[in-house]
Amino acid sequence: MTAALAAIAEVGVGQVTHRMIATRANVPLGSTTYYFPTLDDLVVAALRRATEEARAHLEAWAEELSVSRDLPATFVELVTGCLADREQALLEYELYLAAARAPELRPVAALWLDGLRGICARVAGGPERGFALAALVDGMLLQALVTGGPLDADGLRAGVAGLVSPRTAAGST
Amino acid sequence: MTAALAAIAEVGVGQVTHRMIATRANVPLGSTTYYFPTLDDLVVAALRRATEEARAHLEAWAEELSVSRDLPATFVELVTGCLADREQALLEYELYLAAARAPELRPVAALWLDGLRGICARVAGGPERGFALAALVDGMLLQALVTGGPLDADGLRAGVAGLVSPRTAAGST
DNA sequence: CCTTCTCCTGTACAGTTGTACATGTACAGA
DNA sequence: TCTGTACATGTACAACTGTACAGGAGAAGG
Repeated sequence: MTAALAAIAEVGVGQVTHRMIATRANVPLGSTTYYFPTLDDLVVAALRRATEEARAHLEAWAEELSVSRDLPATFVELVTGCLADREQALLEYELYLAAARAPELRPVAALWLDGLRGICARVAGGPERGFALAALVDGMLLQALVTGGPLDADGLRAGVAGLVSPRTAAGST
Repeated sequence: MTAALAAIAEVGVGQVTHRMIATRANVPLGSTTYYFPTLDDLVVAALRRATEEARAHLEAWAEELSVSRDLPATFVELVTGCLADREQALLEYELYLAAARAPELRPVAALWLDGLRGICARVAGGPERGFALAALVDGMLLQALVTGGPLDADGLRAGVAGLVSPRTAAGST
């Protein structure tokens, strides 16, 4: 199943095959269909697990942000760390796009989205600014992946500074 | 080629097939390989055209924003309009994700990204806030697509208000 | 030792895929 | 009218796909 995630991250959720996963996991082809009746089951299960892990990862974010005295800098640090494992990050957006088309994937995508929004709402002024902050983070991550370049740290810093309630924002431009 | 775009929007860039496109376009299968040596060529050409259209669409945004007296409201209006054609919007993010994996698609993805960033930089305080604004818009669009729900208008409004330079922002919370 | 049962896996199959190519078809020049 | 040429398309094929399933391996119970 870990192999399935690696395969999805590499070739995309729509291109992954039974054989690809089996080879990568060093298990016979039959096993993949024995434990998961159909390929979709396998993919959905893999994505669910990845998201649960990411969600757990998000708890760490919450903690770090709650003790931070310079929110923009901390955000930059956290998002950069998230981008360190490009494949893992890609996986998240692979899931996003799949969820946009397959409603049965929406609950698992919502796991990440709601988590991110919750955390952001806590550090931003209110729910509106919090949701905006979450969208900012998602957009920054996505754009970094698309360009293949590094995170636009300056942009993220400025964005967070503008969205976080003034009293908690330290490094405002 | 228009048919190719429709097909990609419906099933995703990784699931589209020669036959699907041919059927949809009411042309024989051979035609698709006659005009485009390989399937990738067809997909890339289709995505390029879609992006060029979107880029042209973006010019309209620039104009509307330049005369707007309430930037947050105008942004909400524009993004909502963009979401009106869900399939078209999905296409953009389909391209995004494909570009994240295939470097040869990055220039065409950059066409949209740079356009959006340019416009945002013009209405926001500076390039940093402008880039943040672009990420915010991208994130909001993506999240609306993922959840299948409508745009989070309040969040977007609050976000734009926080990122746009105060003198040009009217409807601040 | 034999039976039975569960867990596993190699193999087979029907369906679909991208692509090549031989075959048609219309039209311009002579 | 004939011929050459560029364009278009139906068909064929090898490669690959998801999935079913017959049978092997090995332990548990007698």
